[in-house]
Amino acid sequence: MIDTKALRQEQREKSRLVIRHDAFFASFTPRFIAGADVGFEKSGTVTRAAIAVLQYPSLELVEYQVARIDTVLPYIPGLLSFREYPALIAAWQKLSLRPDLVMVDGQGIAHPRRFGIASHFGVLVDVPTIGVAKSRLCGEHALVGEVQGDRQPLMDHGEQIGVVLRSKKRCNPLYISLGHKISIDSAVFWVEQCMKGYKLPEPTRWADGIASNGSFFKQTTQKNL
DNA sequence: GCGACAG
DNA sequence: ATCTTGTCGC
Repeated sequence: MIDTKALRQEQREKSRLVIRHDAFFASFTPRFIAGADVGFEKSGTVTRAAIAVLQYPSLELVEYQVARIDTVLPYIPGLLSFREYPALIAAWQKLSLRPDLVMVDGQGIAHPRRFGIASHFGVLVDVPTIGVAKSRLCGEHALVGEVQGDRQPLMDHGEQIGVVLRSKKRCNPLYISLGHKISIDSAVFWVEQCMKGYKLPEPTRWADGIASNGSFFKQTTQKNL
């Protein structure tokens, strides 16, 4: 049986290690920004993680790695990170480059115990991370405007835990939250700097394509690798 | 007790 | 997350 009680307690303890301010980007520009995503195969028995590294500001793909491992845990709301971080770590260790910033598919501190996958991964590998989720896990927010760029703070018990951003017109908004070693304002800023007219920022879009769509490569004109 | 619930 | 092409709407 899964000791969910212990896992939640571990999240509460490790969440104290999350650094909620800019630790590296206050005064300079990142050179490599990565996107990370996780998918499943074989009826969910195999977990596949993909990390795509883009050069900034060109936003061109310079490297990507994929790792597959046996699935270690089923999906349990609030405990997603324990299910996905092992594969992410495996893909991370395959990289020859060291990204300056990583955008992770999922929540950062916009989590019941302020320790979503983006924060968990960021703390484990000690790298600045941003949580870029496609839906809400917790918190409340006012309706977001329809115009691209419109946003609303994501609040939980009087505390701002993220920003709900309309990254593209007629698309559901993105839930942005700080993962580790970055402020919420910088997190949103960098996500917007990586936008190219799609719902998802380029790093996440590439990781998504690599982790899920095999047709993503064929249809996307790109050099390298 | 009931509803919500990242991927 | 995953099963999956074409199709409706702006």
